[in-house]
Amino acid sequence: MAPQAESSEDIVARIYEEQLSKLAELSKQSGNLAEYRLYQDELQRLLVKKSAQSSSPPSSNDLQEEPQDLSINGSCKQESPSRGSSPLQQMQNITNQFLSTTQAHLLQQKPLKHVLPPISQEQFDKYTGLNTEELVKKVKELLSQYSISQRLFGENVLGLSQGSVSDLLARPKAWSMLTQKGREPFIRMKIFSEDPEARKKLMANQYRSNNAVPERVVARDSPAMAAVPSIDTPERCHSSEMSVDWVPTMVPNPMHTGLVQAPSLIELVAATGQLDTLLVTSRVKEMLQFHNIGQKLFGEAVLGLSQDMLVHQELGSVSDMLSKPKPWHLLSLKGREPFVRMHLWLMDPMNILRLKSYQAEVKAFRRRSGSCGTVQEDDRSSPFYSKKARYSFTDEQKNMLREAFHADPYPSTAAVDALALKMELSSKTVTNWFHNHRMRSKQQNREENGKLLCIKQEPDSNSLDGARYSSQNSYTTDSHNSSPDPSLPVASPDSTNPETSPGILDRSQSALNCSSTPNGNNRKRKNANPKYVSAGAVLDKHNSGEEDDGGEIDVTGLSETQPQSAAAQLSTAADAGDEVEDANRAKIARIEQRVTEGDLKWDDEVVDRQDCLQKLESQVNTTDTCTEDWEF
DNA sequence: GGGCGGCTCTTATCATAGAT
DNA sequence: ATCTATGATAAGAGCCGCCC
Repeated sequence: MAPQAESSEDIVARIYEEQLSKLAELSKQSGNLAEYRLYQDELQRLLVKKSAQSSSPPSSNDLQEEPQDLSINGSCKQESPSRGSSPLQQMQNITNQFLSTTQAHLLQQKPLKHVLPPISQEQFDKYTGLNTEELVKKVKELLSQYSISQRLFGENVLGLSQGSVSDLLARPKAWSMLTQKGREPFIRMKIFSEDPEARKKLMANQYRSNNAVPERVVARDSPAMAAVPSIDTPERCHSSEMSVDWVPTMVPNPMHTGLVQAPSLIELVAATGQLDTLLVTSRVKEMLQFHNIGQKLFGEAVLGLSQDMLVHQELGSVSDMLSKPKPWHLLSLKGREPFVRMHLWLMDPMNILRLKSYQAEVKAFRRRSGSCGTVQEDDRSSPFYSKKARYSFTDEQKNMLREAFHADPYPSTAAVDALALKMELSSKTVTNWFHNHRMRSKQQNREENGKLLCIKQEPDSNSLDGARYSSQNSYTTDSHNSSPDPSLPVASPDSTNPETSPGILDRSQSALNCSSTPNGNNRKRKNANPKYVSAGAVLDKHNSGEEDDGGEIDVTGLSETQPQSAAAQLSTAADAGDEVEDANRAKIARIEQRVTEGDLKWDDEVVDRQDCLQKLESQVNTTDTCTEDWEF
């Protein structure tokens, strides 16, 4: 760092000065004279300092002057953004002031996710008609073989979270059922599986990737790391509201980029030859004991273990690490990190001072939090606000929900409210459950039906000829799926809505009709997303009165959507197998259209009925639900 | 008939509690 | 530590009713 220090410092100083000028100008414009004067004073001070320095060059220790300012309550006070601190520190103060306002919150709230280069059209063209199941199988094997975690794989290869990876690997959708966006991960998997270099890179990248973890650990809820010597993240230590203005290491911060070229800790760890972990931990323990500082505090402040982590995992983790340190050679790169931190901390002459300062600030913060009532957890404006906490349904609640779903997968608002009231849950939670359950039941059903088509007749008297297709079995729930799904909204003949356009009865309609909606709210199910690009995948059944399920047919999809954009994609995507499948689908669609239109002149149909039926049946899953209702 | 807002749907994904 | 299951959310879309 030393060779860069001077130039970096100069850059920082210059930018600091520029920012000060800007701030001064802004203050002036906004009429805030007090603030304006403050900035002017600071500019003046800099000028004096600069002229003084020009006669006597700065010492190399300038960056460390008043090291206590690196603590949270040092120069971090907003009201005195810079006095007595180095240009670097001052710059950081300014930075944090910026970050503490508007867009800074956004930056902090949502650390940029891994952004992978988009898949080129060429790649899209190259990888068509992938067998997702086989691909997933292969990927699983590779991950297992190379001990690559789903998280790592997701973040580095797919650009997705671990949960998404898990979902993809556990329940791969058929290629034909995926949108272009949905296909991307599979294409990436394919590329990955075909590239041995990628696996090596991924493994090599493992530790670097792991380094991203502290973002979760550090940024969220604790001022952890405050007392760590500013090796890798000097910017972290500036805050007037410690839980608000923290700038996590991994958050790309344009204000810092390129200014401080300090090595990342992980690089430092990698470069560290050998540490006697026992010696390091013994010295740390001695010092902590001598100065009466808790190991927990040390863990939070120096090792970057947040309170949350400590509580959530095991309180004794720091203690374990200090009392039973693993030998250096047995530690992974990441495992070595805490020891490097300890080592750096030991080398820091101001270590205890910083820690004490941190301790005091923590105490003060907790007092403030306590007096303010709840902490910012619930505050949506807080940068630490995240999604609503996940709720866990009890078994009883699940049963109730399943029953309700069974009776009506599309409950009305009133029904949801009633259910929510009954179960002492929020309507939103119940709605979410229904939503997720519908989607996942459907997905599960697709899997169960394989990738084959399954058309069945809806027992719906609203159909002119009783020959509507439905995907009722797509609502089979985990507990009942061996017969025509009783959980489905089966509309009784007299329950159909006469106001509905003739021939249109979707499941929500029937569901609503079945439900005891007091106000007779007859909302229809909205059309599904027409983004589906494949034949047999378009879900818009509204006009044809059919429903989707595992690979259902869509008349409109074939007759309208496909010839357009989807067809364009398909034309490039179709391989020989797809062509056969498409041909069959087209046939099926024609049959279906005939049926839908009430045209029973089968003999005139260019498609041979028997032939079609046989083909259809051969393709359709042989489950009861599918076969029982085959009537024309 | 077109524009708009509200509603609810969809897919895709994130994020986390609990399990392993 | 990692995986799995699943609750929560984002974004985009279609349909309806209303208004002009």
